Amino acid sequence: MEFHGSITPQSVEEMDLRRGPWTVEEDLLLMNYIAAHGEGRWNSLARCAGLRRTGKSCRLRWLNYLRPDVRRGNITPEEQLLILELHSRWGNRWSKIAQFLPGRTDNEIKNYWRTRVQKHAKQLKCDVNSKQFKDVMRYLWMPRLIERIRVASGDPTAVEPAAHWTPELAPVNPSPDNSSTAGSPSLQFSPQPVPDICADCSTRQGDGNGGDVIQPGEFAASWSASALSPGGDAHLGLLDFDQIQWGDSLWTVEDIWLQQQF
DNA sequence: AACCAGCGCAACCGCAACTAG
DNA sequence: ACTAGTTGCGGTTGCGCTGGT
Repeated sequence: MEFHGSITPQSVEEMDLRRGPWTVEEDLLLMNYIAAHGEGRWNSLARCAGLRRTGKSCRLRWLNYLRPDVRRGNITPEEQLLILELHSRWGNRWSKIAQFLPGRTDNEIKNYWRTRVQKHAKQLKCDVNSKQFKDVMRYLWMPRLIERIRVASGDPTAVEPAAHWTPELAPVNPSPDNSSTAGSPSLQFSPQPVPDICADCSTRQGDGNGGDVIQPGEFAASWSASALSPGGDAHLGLLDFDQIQWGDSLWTVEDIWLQQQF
């Protein structure tokens, strides 16, 4: 097809495209259309549903917001832990990570990482991808999260820093047919003697990526000693760390600790 | 009460991979 | 084999909300 000038039917259509926040009417149109015809083929879906949106926009809106099994709101400690662990394995593979958190979207996990985790890296004045920060996550935050989870679940063994855990890494099948699987979490904690996160880290140190990274046992000894020492920073270290949410800024102790360790 | 800065989230953009013709 | 269209992903941005001054 040949068109003269710069105005093609496609560009006319583009000029008519809506952008920005979705309205309730648009949401209803999209939901009703998908309920009747299913999802997929987003460009034609957008046209057929009478939406003046791009297919990409429709897809994003559906996946991140309108999907019936999508969960929004507080990221639980279990989910935080899983995100930290999976990110340490795969990096910014948000969609892959999201497969292991039922109902969570890659966008939400990405936002969580950027707003919460990177903020703490900033507070620690180190790069989120630095070994230093990763060690803090692995040996400080994650064990504390595990402990919080255990305390919350009423597990009496919650006292010792939880070094042995393994998420059952079963990706949630995002197939459209079983969208009703919402609420069947794939994340479970079990005392299986499989390589834990610290062991995993130690293993990786051997394959050339590691350096003079502090060893898990070494960390546990030094950290628990300082944290529990009477008159020391225990009240700041243990208690406050237990109480903090990811939004809080109580990094004095960690700063001190970092300076001691690294 | 007004202003401002920081935060959180929804949405967009660009690119790469995939698919159909 | 090539091309155009589509889909999916990760990075980025814009804006409303909230808390502090």
